[in-house]
Amino acid sequence: MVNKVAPDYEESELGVGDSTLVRAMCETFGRSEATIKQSLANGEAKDLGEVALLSRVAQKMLMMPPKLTIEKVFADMKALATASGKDSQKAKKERIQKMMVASRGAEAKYIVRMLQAKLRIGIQIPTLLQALAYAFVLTVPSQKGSSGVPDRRRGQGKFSAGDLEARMVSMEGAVKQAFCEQPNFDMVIAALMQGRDGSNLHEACHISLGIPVKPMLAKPSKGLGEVGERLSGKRFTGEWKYDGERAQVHVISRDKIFIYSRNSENMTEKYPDAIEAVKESLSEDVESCIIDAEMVAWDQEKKVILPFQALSTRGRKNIKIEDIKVNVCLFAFDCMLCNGVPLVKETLEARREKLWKMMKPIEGKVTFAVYRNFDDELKEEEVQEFLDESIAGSCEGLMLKTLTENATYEPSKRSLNWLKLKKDYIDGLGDSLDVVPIGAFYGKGRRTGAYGAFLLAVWDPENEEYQTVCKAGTGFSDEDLVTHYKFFESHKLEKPEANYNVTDKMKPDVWLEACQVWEIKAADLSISPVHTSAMGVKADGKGIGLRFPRFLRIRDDKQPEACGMLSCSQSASCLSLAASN
DNA sequence: TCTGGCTGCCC
DNA sequence: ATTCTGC
DNA sequence: GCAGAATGGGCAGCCAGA
Repeated sequence: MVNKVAPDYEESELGVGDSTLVRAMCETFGRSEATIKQSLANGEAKDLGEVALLSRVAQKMLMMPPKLTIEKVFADMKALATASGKDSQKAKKERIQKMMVASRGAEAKYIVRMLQAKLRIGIQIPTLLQALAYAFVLTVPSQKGSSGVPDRRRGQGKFSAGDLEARMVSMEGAVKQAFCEQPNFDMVIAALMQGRDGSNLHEACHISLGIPVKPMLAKPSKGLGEVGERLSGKRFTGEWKYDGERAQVHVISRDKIFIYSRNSENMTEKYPDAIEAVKESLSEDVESCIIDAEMVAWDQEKKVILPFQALSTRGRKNIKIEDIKVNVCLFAFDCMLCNGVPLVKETLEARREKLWKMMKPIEGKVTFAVYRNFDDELKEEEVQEFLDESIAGSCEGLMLKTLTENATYEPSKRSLNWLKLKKDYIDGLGDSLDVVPIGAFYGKGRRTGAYGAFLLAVWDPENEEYQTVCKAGTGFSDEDLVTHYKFFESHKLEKPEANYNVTDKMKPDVWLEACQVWEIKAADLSISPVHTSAMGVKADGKGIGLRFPRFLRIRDDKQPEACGMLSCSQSASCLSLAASN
């Protein structure tokens, strides 16, 4: 139900995406890619899973292959994950085809969705953990020397309603905490099978070296007003929010260091240089620890932070220190374990004190996130000033965290006690710009029957053409999507206008007349291999794209040809772009 | 051997 | 990543 | 407020086909 064959920290990807699935379906069911697109476009099917089911039902079979079993399907998934090398794509496709042909009832739909890792059944990990918790409250597994209890709502050992409720709440919290600290279903379920409950599950499943903890996440905050609501009356700290990659460093021993990503992927191979730096930076009395940090691209000569896009060009596999072109600096901001002792229940103030003692900064390699503490009387100007400083320092904004009250390390989204404050979250701030929708993509799932995303462009008066800047698929309410769909019913084009400068790679399902202006917001600019605006200005043969674009509103007061990049507002990167235009 | 498409994973 | 929606 | 499900830009790595 969680679409995984192994925990996140163990390598296993299927290497199967929509294209592979569509091709497999075409051959299996004798359909063309065009008719599949058609079923999705006309709302006959809400996703590829439904396409598969419709096709399967229409298929005439002479001989039915044996029924699928959970074991067989699981084995097939594992085989897909393992396949590699010459002709592996063909082998994968054939394996998928076999599964689809053997499917009965609604199975084809769910097999395809499993392969997409998008089950869309309203259940994901948190719900599954809740169900596990409830199941183990209601049913007590039998142990050596004691028989189990099949159902604690009746018979001997029956719980009263109130007792049952309390146990379920307690168990749910314990199971979720256990999974966050040790995100491995096999291990959590094994502990539950031993009869552990809300009171002692934690003794079996807790933060440990070599198993990545679900990192603590932050809630986006809409400006200083909300910060005040959440934090005034509490002592809190602000830290610069570096624009890099989350890094959870596990020092198992001084010679055995692993680094995990925000999503618990093992990134050790990617950062041999950072591992050396950590080793060098550790205090003598530290044997083992888990550190939370941000890995940031760093220019060693100029001693400045480089943008995220520079970091992302680093190789990922089998990296040798000599070959590294993009250097990194690790900015540590928290620690969850030290010398075998978990620290997650301590306050941030205490954890940070320990962190500062655990390692010494090495210029340009390892250091601590810049911070400023605020006392309980919130002074908005001070936070504002610190926010401005962070942006001047090439950061995205601030992380705001209580120091003592409610200041334990809470893995995952369980409690979003941390706040993140970015300029572009604040209404009226950040880069909002006006663009013209020139293409649209059919929506999937809940967006079937409308467009799910749009291709957006700006007008370049010099070349007299529309140049793309991004797609947008978020920021729309359901109502917006219906409005847009209806509006463009009478503004569709057979083919793109001659003055649409769009890369071949960008193929909308429907081309639109450049007849409406939208205000959108973005966090940043990036050098784009697919978008055509400001081509060559920042890099040869490359345009400029927008990072994290979202729809704000229709602008009825503006003409499409008034949408140039120059309308883009304050930020430094925008200004440099405007100047070079 | 080169190129482009696909996939997974960062944000 | 951001955003919206149902509960 | 949580959980789920829509959707974004862009990179390296892998594989197939030219």
